[in-house]
Amino acid sequence: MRPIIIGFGLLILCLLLLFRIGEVNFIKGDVKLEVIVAIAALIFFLVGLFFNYHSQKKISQVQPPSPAIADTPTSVIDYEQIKKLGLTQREHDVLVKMAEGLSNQEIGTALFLSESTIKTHVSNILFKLDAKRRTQAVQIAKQLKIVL
Amino acid sequence: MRPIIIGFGLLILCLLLLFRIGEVNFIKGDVKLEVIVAIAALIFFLVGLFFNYHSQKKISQVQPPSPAIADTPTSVIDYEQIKKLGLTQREHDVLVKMAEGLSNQEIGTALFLSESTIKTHVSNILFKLDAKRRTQAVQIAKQLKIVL
DNA sequence: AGGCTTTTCCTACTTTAGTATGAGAACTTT
DNA sequence: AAAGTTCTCATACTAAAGTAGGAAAAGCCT
Repeated sequence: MRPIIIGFGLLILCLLLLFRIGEVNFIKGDVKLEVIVAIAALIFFLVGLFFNYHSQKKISQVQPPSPAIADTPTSVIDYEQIKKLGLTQREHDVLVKMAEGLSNQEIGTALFLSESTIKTHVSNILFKLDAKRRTQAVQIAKQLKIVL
Repeated sequence: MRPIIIGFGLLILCLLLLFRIGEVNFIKGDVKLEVIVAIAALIFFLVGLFFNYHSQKKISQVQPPSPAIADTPTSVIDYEQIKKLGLTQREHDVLVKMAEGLSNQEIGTALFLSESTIKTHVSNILFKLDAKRRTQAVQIAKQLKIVL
């Protein structure tokens, strides 16, 4: 939580600074309004991306323990199985993308991670699922109801 | 990738529009700079959220295999589909093995063929299914009921 | 018999995947 | 605050996968 708080703190500071600069330059009139607006836009666009990225991460972590009503309908992820295999949240995320047929590079892009990181996760997944290839891992994962 | 291009196009339009408004108000001098910057920031923050949200949805949308309802006996190979795609018998054989998570070498052994031959078949399968990787081909094949 | 498709196989590459190892940052738990 | 996990990323390889292009044998069709 600390980094996020710090991040938002800096953000607010940034915002205040922008306003300050904006005001000063507004008086002096030597910097185009467009530039200020553009900078603000860019910063907040990135902030939007960042914010959403982190909030989604949090959401995907809370999901597992929620389904208490379901009477095991045809297709539901077996979280017990995941726990039993020792798969972590991130590994499961990667596994889902793998099952969609994405390459390591594409998974990295989708999850905002480097290909190296994906390779590490994939390697761990293969080990934990006792698979030799990603295709086999997907096959096993589907049979174990780890992915849909 | 088209949606992304369109998205950025709209984004740029939005930006230009903002500048236009900014300039007009700058001349009239009846709106505070802070307000403009704040609006720009807010808009692009939302755009950031929206953009990220959609890029993530797109990727995970390929999933729903929609468990066919009653009329089709839950799981049967759609031979019409196979014919439609121009897949030959041998290619389908290989596709099935691919879906089981076998390597090219293993498929070759299973079908009494050389690895070279399997590679040729796999390459043709990928082309006919419009897939880039075998994992993707398997995903597509399962959705199209070409393999179980 | 000649044309067409399928199947098989090869060489020579290019590109992804996967392994091994190490390491730092972040989060959780104690 | 210290310890254990998880997550991230990197380098350096090794091993599969996939591409391109060619080629020959076998079966089908009319």
